[in-house]
Amino acid sequence: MDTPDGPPVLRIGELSRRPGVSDHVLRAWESRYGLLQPVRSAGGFRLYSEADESRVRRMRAHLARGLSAAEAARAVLGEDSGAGRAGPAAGELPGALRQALDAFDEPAAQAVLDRLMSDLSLAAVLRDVVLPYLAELGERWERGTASVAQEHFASNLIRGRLAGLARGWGNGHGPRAVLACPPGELHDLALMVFGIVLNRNGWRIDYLGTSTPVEELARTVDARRPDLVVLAATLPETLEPHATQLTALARRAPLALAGAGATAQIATAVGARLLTGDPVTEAGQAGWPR
Amino acid sequence: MDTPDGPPVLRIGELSRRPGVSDHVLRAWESRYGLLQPVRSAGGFRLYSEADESRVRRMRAHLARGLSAAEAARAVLGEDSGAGRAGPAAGELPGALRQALDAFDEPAAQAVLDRLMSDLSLAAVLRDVVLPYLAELGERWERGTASVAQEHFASNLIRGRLAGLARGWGNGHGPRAVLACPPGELHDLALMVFGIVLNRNGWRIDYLGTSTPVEELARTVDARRPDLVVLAATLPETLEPHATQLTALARRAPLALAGAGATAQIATAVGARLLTGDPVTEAGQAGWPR
Amino acid sequence: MDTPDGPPVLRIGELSRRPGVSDHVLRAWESRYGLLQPVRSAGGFRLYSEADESRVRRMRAHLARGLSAAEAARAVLGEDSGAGRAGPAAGELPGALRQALDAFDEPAAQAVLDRLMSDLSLAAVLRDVVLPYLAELGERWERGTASVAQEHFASNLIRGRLAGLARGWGNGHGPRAVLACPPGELHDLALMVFGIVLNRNGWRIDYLGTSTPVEELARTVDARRPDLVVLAATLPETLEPHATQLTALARRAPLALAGAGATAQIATAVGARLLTGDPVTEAGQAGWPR
DNA sequence: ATAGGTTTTGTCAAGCTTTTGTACAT
DNA sequence: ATGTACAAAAGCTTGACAAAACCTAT
Repeated sequence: MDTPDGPPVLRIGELSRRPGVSDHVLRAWESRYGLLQPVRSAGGFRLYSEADESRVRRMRAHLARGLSAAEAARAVLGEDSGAGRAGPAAGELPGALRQALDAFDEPAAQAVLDRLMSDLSLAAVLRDVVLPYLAELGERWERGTASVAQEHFASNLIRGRLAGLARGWGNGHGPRAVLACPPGELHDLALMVFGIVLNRNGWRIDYLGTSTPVEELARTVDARRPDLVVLAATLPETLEPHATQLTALARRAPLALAGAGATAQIATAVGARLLTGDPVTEAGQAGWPR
Repeated sequence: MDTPDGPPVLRIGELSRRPGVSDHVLRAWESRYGLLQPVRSAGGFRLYSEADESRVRRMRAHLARGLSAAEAARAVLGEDSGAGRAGPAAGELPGALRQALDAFDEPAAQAVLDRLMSDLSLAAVLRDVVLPYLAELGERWERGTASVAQEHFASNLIRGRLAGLARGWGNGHGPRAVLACPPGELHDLALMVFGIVLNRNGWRIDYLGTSTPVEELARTVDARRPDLVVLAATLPETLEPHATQLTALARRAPLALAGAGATAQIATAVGARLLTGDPVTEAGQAGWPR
Repeated sequence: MDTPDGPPVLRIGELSRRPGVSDHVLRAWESRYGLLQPVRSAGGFRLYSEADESRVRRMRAHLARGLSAAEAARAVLGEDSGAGRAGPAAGELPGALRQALDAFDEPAAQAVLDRLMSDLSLAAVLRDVVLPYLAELGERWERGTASVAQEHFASNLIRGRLAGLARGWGNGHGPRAVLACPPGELHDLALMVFGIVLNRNGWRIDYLGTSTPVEELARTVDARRPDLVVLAATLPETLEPHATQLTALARRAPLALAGAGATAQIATAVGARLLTGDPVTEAGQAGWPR
C-alpha cells in the first residue's frame, strides 16, 4: 500500500510538534539515514508532506519496538517502496467499496460508488452492492467485528447517497406508498432503498422513517390514502406489540411487512402481505397482486 | 420591475420617524446616492411612498451588514430593478418552507430550498432558515404541537439536503475535525450544519454522527489525529456520565462541546471549549484561540 | 481559473471584523501572497466579495493546521483553481458552468455540474442552469459569437450528463410517453430534459430523438399506445409539412407540440396541445387536463 | 545542545485621502 | 428646502521593526 500524500507544506516546527520529535532529531534522521527528503522553500526552509509525518510516526514505532535508529529508518523506507495501484478493476468494485468504507476513506468510497453508478443500473448497484454491504456490516456489528465508528461512518455515507437518490420521491402522479419502521426500529436504510426503487418504478413515496408510532402511521394512512403501506423491522419484537392496531390498519390500506423481523406468522395474523425478497426485487414487483 | 407601491403621501418627518433615520440623512441619501426620488407637494415638500420606506429599511439592513453607504444604496437600487420572479418573495421564503414542510409537500419544500440556495449564501440559508426551522420544530414537538409524522418528514427532507451538501467533506487538504454526538443523543442535524460550514471554510470532516460511544470516539481521535473534536448534545445528561473519559480525550486533541446540553460547567470540568453560538457562526470562527 | 463571485461590496473593516483578522494582516496577505484581489471603489477603497471572506477563513484554517502563511495562501489559491469544493457560491455556479464550457474545460464543467446537482434539485438544475445555457448557446451560435467547436463540446458534454439521467427511463409502471423531433430537427436536448423530468414524475419514456420520420412515429404510437406523444421543433417549417399525418396521429393518442417551432396555429390545426412553458415546468404539469 | 546568521510575518507609524453623518447659513 | 461646510471615522501607501521560527556549523 502506498502512503497517501499531500503537497509538501509543513515546516519543521509543525512536523516536530505533531508526533513529538525534536527538530534536531528530524534533521539528524534526514542527514544520517535519509529518512526524509523535504523540499525547500524559496528562503531555504524545509517543507514536509503528510507522508513525511507518517514516516516519522512509523520510525518512532520501530524505535519503541527496540530497533536501532538505523534499522528503524531502513524499515520505514522499506515499507514505503511497496507498490501503489491505479484504481480497482470493475469486478473488484464491491470489494473496493468495503475497503474504502472500512478505512474511513470517503473520497475513495464516493469514487467507487460513482463508478458503480455509471457502470451499472441503479437497481443493480443497490441490490448487488449496497444491500449486501449493509447486511455484512450488520453482521460484523453484531459479532463485534466492526467498530461503532465504522458502522456510523459507512451508514452515514450511504445514507447521504440514498438521500440524493430519494430527492423528489414524493413528487409525481403515480400510486402512493407510505413507508415506515415500527417504534424502536432504528435501521431504515434498506427501507430507503425500497422506496427509491419503488419511486423509479413510478410510485410516490411518503417516508416516515425510523421509529414511527403506530398511531402516527395510522393517521398518515388516513390522511394520504396510500395504495401501499410498508413496515420494515429487523426484529419480530418490534412488530408484535402492535398486532391489533396493525390488523386494523391492514383493513384500511394494503399493508406489507418487510425485513428480518417480518415473520409469516405476524403477517398472516394481521392480514398483511409478507415481503421476503430483497428490497430491490420486491419494489420491482410491488403493487401487483401475486 | 418596480417595488409594489402605494400613493406617495408620507412627509419626511414621518419617513424619518418610522424606520428611525434622521431627516438629514434621508436628504443626504437622496442627493448623494439617488436612493429616494420623492414627489413634491404643491409647496415643495417631499412626499414619499411605502416603497420608499422599504428602501430605507433595506438600506439600513445593508448598513448593518457592514456595507458602506454608497454600496448599500447601490444594492437597494439593484434589488429594485432586479426582476420579480414567480413564487413567494424573498422575505417570505422561510415562512413558505415551514408551510410546505408542515403540509408534507415535498416538491414545494424542495423548490423553496432551491430558491433560497440560489438567492442567498449557503451560510445564510443554514443559519437564518434551516436552523431556526429545526429549533422551532423541536419546540413544537416537545409541546406536542407537531406530529411525529411531521417531524419525521421534515427532518428526513432536510437531512437529505444536508447530505448532499456534505458530499466529499472528508476530502481535501485542510485541518481535520471529528464530529460526533454522545451516546443517547439522536439529533445530529445541527452538527451536520456545523460540519458543512466548517468544510466550506477549508476543513476536512470525519463524521461519526448520533450516539457514538466515547471509547469509539477516543479510538477515532487517536487514529485520525484531528485538529478539532466537536461533541454536540441537546441534554446535559448525555454528556455528564462520560466526564472522566472526555477529560482524557481533551488532553489528546482540542475538544469543543456544543448544543443546548453543553453547559459551561461540563466544559470547564473536562477542559473543553464551549461553543455557545449558532453552528454556522461558530464554524466560521473555528480553529482559533479566543 | 478564478472564482466567480457575488458583488464586491465589503470594505476592509468589515472583512476584518467578520472572521477576526486585522486589516493590517489582510493588506499584508494581499501584497505578499496575492491572497485577495479586491476591486477598488471610486475613491480607492478596497471592496471585497463573500468569496474573499471564504478565502480569509480558509487561510486561517490552514494556519491553524500549522502551515506557514505563505504555504497557507498557496493552498487557498490552489483550492480555488482546483475544481470543486468551496468554489463558487451557489448563486454563481451557472456563470461558472458557462465559463468552463467556453474554455473547453471538461473537468471543471463536470465539477460544476456535480456541485449543482448536489446543492439543488434536479429540476432546478435543469430549468435554471442547463436550459438557459442551451438557449444562450443557441443564440450565440446564430449570431456567430460561438464557434462550432464550442457548440459541439458543450452539447456533447451536456448530452452525456442527460444520458446518465435518462438511464432506465423506459422502465416502471407509470403512464407512457413517446418523445420525438420531426424530420429535419436536430436539436433534442430540451426534449431529453423534458423526458427526464417526466420520468421523475412517474412516467415511462419511449425516446425516438432527432429527425424522426412521421411514419415511424405513427408506427411506434400504434405499437406502444402511449398516454402522451410530444413532438419538439425549433422551426415551424419542420412541422408544417406533416400537418395531415399529425392530425391523424392526434386522433389516436394525446399529442402535444413543444419548442419554438410549435405555434398555436399548427397546434390547433392538427388538434394537438401546445406546450409553451419551459420543459421542466411543462413536464411537471404534464398529463393533466388543463 | 549552542552559537550566530537568515527568513518569515504580524504589527505599527506617519502623512494623506475618502466617506458620511451632522450642522449652519441662506 | 437647499447648498455648503466640517469633522470624525475609516482607508490608503510606504517603510520599518522585532519576535518567532529556521538555517548551518561547531
